Amino acid sequence: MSTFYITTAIDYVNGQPHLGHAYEKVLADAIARRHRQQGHATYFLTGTDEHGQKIARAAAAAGKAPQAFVDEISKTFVNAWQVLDVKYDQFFRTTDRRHELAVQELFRRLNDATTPKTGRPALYQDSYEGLYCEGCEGFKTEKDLDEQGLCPEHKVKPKEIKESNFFFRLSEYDEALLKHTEAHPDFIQPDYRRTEVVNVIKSGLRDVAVSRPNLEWGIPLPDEIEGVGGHVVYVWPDALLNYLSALGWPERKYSLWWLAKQGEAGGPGAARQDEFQHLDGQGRPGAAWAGTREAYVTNAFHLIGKDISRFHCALWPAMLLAAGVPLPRQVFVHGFVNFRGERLSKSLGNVVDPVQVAQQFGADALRFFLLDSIPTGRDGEFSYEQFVEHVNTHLANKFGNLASRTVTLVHKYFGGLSPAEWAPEAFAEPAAREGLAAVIAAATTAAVETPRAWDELRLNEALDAVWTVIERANEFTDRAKPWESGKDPERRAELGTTLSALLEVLRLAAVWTWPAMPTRCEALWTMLGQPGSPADVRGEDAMPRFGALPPRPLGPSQILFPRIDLKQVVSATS
RNA sequence: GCCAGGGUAGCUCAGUGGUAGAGCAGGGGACUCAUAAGCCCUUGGUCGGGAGUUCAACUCUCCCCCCUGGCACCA
Repeated sequence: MSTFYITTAIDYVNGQPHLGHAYEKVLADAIARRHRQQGHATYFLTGTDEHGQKIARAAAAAGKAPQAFVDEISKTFVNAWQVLDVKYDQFFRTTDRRHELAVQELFRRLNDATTPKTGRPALYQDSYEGLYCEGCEGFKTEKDLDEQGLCPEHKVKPKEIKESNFFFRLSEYDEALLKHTEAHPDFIQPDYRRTEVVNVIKSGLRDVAVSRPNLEWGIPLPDEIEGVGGHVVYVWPDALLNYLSALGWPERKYSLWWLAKQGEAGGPGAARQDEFQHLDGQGRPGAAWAGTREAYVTNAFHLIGKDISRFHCALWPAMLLAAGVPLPRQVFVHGFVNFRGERLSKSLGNVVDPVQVAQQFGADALRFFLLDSIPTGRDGEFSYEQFVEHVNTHLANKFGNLASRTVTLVHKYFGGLSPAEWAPEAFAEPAAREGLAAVIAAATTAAVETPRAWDELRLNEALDAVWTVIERANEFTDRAKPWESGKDPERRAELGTTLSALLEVLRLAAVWTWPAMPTRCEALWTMLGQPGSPADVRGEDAMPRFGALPPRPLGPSQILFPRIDLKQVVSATS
């Protein structure tokens, strides 16, 4: 059995969750559910990023202690993911005490490490003199500013600061990173994102400041590091490490999820040995380890937005190399969800409240829209018009309606017991016979294409393949006309075959789309009288079995996906 | 300026040499099991512009224009 460790970016708690946050979590949840459905041991991590000057200021402005403030905002994220049926295994917060200890251990390791290129210390102290925008929590150069010398994003004049910082010598990890991306072409996906990152690395990486002096709301550097006077960890090392600290790193138990697939050569047992054999007696990495050997690749999968790809594809693996931790298997970069052509930002963030949409129209409707209408990895577009049209067409009219009409007919003509008849040759009409053949052909194709598309993270194509089957099934229904054959006792075999085929299409659709729409697919499962849950259907049971299913009493016909009236949306959002 | 990807029906997009496709939207029709859904038929495009290769180009080559993303630079 293989294992799968999936993470999302952790969200900065400086505002309410918006549709962009929701998209990433829904995408991760669907991928995680797909793995669980296949029987893989799966661990899904998400959470919130809670340190920083900006948070401290926002808390002060709200008249609250920072911890109380982040507790409150963090809860809104937890609540949002609950509403959206995002079923994570852990919701991690960077204010967790375990995280603080882990970050400090990371700094001890960085402090001991040397770069693969020149053997110089990976961590060094230097003074920085320049401009700093408090809004961005970032350092600025003159060229980053607009004509008036203001930060273009926050429209404020950056402060001139002079301070001593610790720097991570990222500039000397370029060769190691390029070597790794070359040896592991899947490390950064989609391909064009890898190309971008490789270009960034080739054009030269700059060392990054990893600490700030005299800040309150952050993790203090460990005492052992000399010359530390009130330094706290700065942004990225703090945020990125959550992927490890949430698993218990630096304790060994982290390897359960971070390291290899069970049962594979070099699986967890071997991997653990392999990873720790370079440690000295104090559990520190050997200084020369980083970059000197083939980096061990783990089974960790990071899902992130395109805005933070360089931190995950360059800084993060470089820090792991320095700390002597095996690298994640893949970073998958997804796009943004635009609203009427504009990026969702803080100012636009309130335009679409994912929680409100999910509560009003169903989490599965929103999940389906995001996963089906956005080609995975690319940017997408949300508008209420598109949402309503897409959901009505695909879910209400095609999928839901097929379920309603089929189950109703089974109740009407077979007393609610799914028919066992299977006689494809019984159809007098060639059109009906061909229609059935088209249904079976589409299902056979989808049985191959849907799992492949799920595996390759083309979720929209996985769903499209299922909808092809649903469309063939609706066509077949109109050709076979079960409402006519139902009135003629001599056409009983034909009627039974028709409904049996349609029920099988619905069963397959419930299984194949469950990771995207768990709640509604489970409702359909009940309607079909199937035992258990589509969550657990895999292998042969997830393949087409036309004419080979035992009769079962069906549940009552119900409306799975109500049609949405655009007017409702308008009144709800105005 | 450099790198990558695009510009095909009102909208979103598929289509790597042989007389232009899908879905949605629009129009018409037959039916009625069903969520007035579904089904059948249908309007609609000088395939960004120009030149070239070829018997033949949306598809190959060159030039230009525009868009998106990334990087760099100037102010």
